[in-house]
Amino acid sequence: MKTYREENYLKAIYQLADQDKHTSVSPTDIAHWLDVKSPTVLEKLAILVKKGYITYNKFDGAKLTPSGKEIALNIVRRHRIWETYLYKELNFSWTEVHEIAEQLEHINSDKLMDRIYDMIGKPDFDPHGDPIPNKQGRLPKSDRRPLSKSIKGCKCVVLGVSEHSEVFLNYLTEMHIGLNDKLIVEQINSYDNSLKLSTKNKEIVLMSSKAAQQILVQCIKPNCGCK
Amino acid sequence: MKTYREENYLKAIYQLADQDKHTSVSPTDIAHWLDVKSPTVLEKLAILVKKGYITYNKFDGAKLTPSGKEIALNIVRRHRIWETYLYKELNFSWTEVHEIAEQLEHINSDKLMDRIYDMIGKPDFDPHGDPIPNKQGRLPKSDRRPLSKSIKGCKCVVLGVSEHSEVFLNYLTEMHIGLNDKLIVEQINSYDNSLKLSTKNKEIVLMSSKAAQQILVQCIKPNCGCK
DNA sequence: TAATTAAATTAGGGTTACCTAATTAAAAAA
DNA sequence: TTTTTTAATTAGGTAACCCTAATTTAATTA
Repeated sequence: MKTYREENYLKAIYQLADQDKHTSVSPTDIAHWLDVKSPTVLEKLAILVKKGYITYNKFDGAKLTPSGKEIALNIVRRHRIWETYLYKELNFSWTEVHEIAEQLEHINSDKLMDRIYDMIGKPDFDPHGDPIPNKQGRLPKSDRRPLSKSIKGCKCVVLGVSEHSEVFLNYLTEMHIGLNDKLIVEQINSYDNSLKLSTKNKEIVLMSSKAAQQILVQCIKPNCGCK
Repeated sequence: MKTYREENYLKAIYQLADQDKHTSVSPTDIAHWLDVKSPTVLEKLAILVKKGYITYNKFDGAKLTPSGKEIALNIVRRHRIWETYLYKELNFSWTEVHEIAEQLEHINSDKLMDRIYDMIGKPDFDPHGDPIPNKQGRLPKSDRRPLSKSIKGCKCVVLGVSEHSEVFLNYLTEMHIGLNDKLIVEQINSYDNSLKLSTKNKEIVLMSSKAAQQILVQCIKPNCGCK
C-alpha cells in the first residue's frame, strides 16, 4: 500500500538526489523540499526503510532501493505526462502546469495514463524539457547541459530548465526565451560569467550566470567546443 | 479547508438524500455507503456540523446546509464532467469511468475543470444520463422517470440509470440497452410487473420490475399516458 | 404494553502524519 | 583543538480517521 504521501517522499528523494549529483539526501533537505519538519521526515524514513523502499543512515543519508526508485520514477513519469498533456492539449501555460500535475500524478490508473500518453503522442520529453521515464523506469538519453557551460560564439537550442519555480519561468518568458528556441552566445563577461545572448527575434539580452546554470541546452553543431 | 474525505462525506449525504427522496440521511446509511463504521460517521458528522456544512439530529438525520450542498454539488459536477470526458474523449467504457472519476473529482483546479468541460462540449448530462450541475450548483431540468412507471404501448428513450453498479451496467449491455436507445413496452406482466420490451434492433427482451426501476426514460410522445 | 431488535451514541484504542522542545552528535570556524 | 553552529535524533503531544465493545435510545413485534 503506497499512499500519496509515501509517493511524495520517494519522489522528493529521487528529485533531490537527481539535482545535486551526490545521491545522498539528508533529512533536512527533504524537510525543506516537502515543507515539513525534520522529525516528521525521520519518522517517515524509518517506515520507508522498513518497507524496503530506501536505505538510510546518518552518513549516506537516504537512498532509493530499486523498488523505491521504481515507484519514484513512476510518479515522475505520471507527473511529466500530465504536464505535457496540460500544456499541449489543454493550453495551459508553461508556468501553470506544475501545480496541477502535482495533484494529477497521484491518480492511480495505468489505463488512464496510457490513454493520456497516447494522446500526447508518446513523447520522450515534457514541456520543461525533462525526460519522461518509460514504464520500466528507464530515462531517454539526451546530452543537455547548462547554458553556463557554453563558450563564446556557441549556437545552441534550449531543451529544458533545471529550475521550475514560477519566478524563474516568468523571467524566461519576459526574456522571450522558450523551449526549442535558438540562442547565440555573443559574449561572456569574465568578471561575473554573465552572458550576452542573442535570442530568437535577434534581441540581445544579458543573463546572469545564475540563470544560465538553470537553462539546459544542446549545441547545434557537434563538437562546437563547449565545455 | 476541505479534505477529500470531507468532500466524500458531503457527497455521500447528497447522493443518499437524492436517491431515496426523504432528505433525511442516517449515520448507518452513510456508514454503509462509505464502507466505514457508524461511530466514525458520527464523529465526522459532528465536525461537519461545527463547520456549518450540515445539520444533524437523531430524528431528521444529516441534512446539507446551503454551503454544504454547494460543496457536494461541486464534487458531483466534477465527477460527472470527468466521467463524460473519460467516456467521450478517452474511449473508456460506460462501466470503467466511475472508479477513475472517483479519484479525479478531488483534483482541485477550477481552470482545469473549465477546460475539460469545454472539451466535452459543455453538456447538461453525463454518459449515465445524470444531470451535471452548473457552477452555481443548479441542476438542468429533465423529466426522466423510471421505466417501471411506463404503461403498455409506451414508446420511450433511455436517458439514464439510477444504479451505477458494474453488474447492472453489464446487464444492460448484454440486453443491448444503452443511453439514448428507444424502447417500446410491448407488455406488462401484472403478476410481477415484469416488462416485455422491444429494444433498438427489434429484439424482444424480458425485464424484471427491479431492473426497470433503475432505468430512467422519457416518453417520446408528450402526455402518452404513462404514470 | 412488554419484549425484542435495531440504530445511535459513548468510551476507549490504534495509526498516520504532523508538530515543538530538548538532546546528542557532527561539522565548521576560531 | 576548543568553541560554535548546524544537523540528527529522541521525547512527548495533537488532530484526523478509523476501529471494537459497551450502552442507551428508539422502533418493532409479539
